[in-house]
Amino acid sequence: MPMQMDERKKKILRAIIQDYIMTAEPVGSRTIARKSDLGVSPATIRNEMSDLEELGLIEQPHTSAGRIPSDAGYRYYVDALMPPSTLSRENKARIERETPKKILEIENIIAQTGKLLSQLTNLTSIVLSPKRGRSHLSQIYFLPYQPGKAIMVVVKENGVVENHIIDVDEDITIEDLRHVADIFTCKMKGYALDEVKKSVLHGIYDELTRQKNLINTALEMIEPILNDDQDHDKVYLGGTLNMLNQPEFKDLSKIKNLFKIFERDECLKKVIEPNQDGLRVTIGGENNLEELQGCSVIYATYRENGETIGSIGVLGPTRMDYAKAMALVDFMTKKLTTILSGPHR
Amino acid sequence: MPMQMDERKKKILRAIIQDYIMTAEPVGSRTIARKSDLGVSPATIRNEMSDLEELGLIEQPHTSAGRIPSDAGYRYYVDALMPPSTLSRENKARIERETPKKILEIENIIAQTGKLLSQLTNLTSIVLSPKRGRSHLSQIYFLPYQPGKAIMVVVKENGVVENHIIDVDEDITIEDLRHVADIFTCKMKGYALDEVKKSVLHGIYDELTRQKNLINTALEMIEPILNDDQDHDKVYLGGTLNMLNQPEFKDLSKIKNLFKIFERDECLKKVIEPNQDGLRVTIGGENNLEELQGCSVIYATYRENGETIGSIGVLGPTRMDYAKAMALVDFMTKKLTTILSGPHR
DNA sequence: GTTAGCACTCGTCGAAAGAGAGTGCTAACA
DNA sequence: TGTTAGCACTCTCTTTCGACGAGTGCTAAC
Repeated sequence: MPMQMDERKKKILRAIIQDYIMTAEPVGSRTIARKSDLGVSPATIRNEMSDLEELGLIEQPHTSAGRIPSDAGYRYYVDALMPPSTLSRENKARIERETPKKILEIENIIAQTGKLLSQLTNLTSIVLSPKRGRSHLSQIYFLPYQPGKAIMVVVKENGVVENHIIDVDEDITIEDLRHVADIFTCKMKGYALDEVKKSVLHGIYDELTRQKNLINTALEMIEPILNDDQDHDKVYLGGTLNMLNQPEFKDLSKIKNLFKIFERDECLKKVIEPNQDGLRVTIGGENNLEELQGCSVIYATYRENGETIGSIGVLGPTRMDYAKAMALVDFMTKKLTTILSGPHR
Repeated sequence: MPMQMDERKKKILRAIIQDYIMTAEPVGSRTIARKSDLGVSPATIRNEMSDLEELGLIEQPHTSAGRIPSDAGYRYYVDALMPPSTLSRENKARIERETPKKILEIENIIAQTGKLLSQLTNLTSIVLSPKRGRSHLSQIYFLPYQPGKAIMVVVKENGVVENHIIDVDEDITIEDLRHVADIFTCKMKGYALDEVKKSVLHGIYDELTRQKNLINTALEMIEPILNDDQDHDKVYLGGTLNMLNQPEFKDLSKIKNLFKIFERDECLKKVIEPNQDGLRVTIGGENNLEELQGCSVIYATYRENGETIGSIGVLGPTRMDYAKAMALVDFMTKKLTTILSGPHR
């Protein structure tokens, strides 16, 4: 018959994990017998531990060491055993205090949030900046720049202002530019950049047929705002140094591997990919990156006006304080959503 | 009588340093006797080495090890012994190939240059971005944004375009804004931001006395471009991971110290402070940062239209290939100066 | 001034030994 | 049947010790 997780096993597993999270040392039966409030002897604990090991929830680094949680053990802990954690008063206060209130550049808000998160968790924070393509257009202006070039100023509904320098015909007049800008604004207002596809462009095309000589130029003009992947889905890292203090990374080669990942934006993106809403936890081998064995990631998506536009999370050793980290990521996500959807944006 | 550096001593010191740069191992008299073309025995070399040690140019990690260069030794090497190095053909070609030709955001050029430099040297690159205050104004525009707010677009003579969102009176008209912009442009054109001080502001003030109600607002408006220290003297780092491969940093605590410095922009700034033109080399203890003992910095300033606006350099262990690094930094600096002062900027 | 020879120093490597922590098993107990 | 005490066993970690090797400094001879 299959072994079952009774109440005592749960208690023991919880005790093992919590102790290991604190100490990073394999934990033995003595320790559990002493610290837990079950009134049983180490021998009994040993029997239970043997069962837990058979269930794949804990493992032994070597024969004569204590037990450490396996990935499956952490998973069980997170799903079923973990005490619900609320943010400490200080943390909450600190977040309130350090959250940017002013209308700042969106990039700044993102970067600052990541930094704060890494400081509060003592882990590495990863933030995926808002998908540029999902932001909605509000207004387009052109300004003269140099002969044959103009500045295109794009204002989005979330308040972001972007410049692009574009090529134009030398003989184009300011009036022409204004006219084109008006048509663009009129046709594209309210659309997300991603949505400005054929239908919209077609409308612009129609509108412009009167000034035939403008057409070619005009369509070239909006190109940069449509596929400017320059700051597309930027990834921000915070507190990478925190990992150096984790005992699991006392080995130099591990550090190297980890930091190599930190330099590969595309890997990081995959790790906190915002393809599903809500708070998500990836434990150890659950993420497929070889180099991130031994690491867990906690992340969630944030929204702006109801639409998911990015994600934010922390990365740390599998032996991390899941309860605290989850509470923090959750709170920060909500905070970010509030700020981004705030009154002035 | 004071000891003198004769030709043979120089040859030996050069050999020691070059060998140590390659191997990172203390170098003994045997090695030098074998590799150098002086036809003398190890014993003779030993005598000379003893002298060099007395001169403070080399030292022994412990009694029975070979010698390693001291900071003073490196200094002597750089000043007097080092063979002049020219860039390898591949490096030159690579720089030409990967140097941004297009008119890019200035930030991008800077960042890319740093990255390239770190890759070519296998060291960490540090780039101090252009002093914002030194760039000259070309044109100012205002665009409507939200009630009570406007976008100020600032075009500089180096081609940089900046946005600022500013507060304005609710009842100000587009015409008013245009008028103010014209006055700003007219009065400030050609001045560096730093220079826009009282005299210029006074002129603007005079010009605006006709529309008294605009004065207060107007002066508030230009404030953000005058002291916006947001991206003031940004520091870019490249190839920080290269340091992990240097044998002198196989010790975790050293890595920690070094990386802590990397996170302190103000320290890095001090290290490559552009207070003197030309190629500069700081060896080991010559920089006063405790944490950078054992590191050398090679840096130079770059200019835009004749004016020094920033600096770029590499940081590595004192045991670095000075000749190569110096040639590269020198070349990159000149390249950067050329790009920034190029035709379209 | 240069060189060979030699004793000496010091760090590194590997084996051996001891300590400590923890387990698994067995047998007794409630 | 579940729990416990006792005990042998295993494995790691640390320390110790000796051998080894690289390199020096000194001395005496060339």
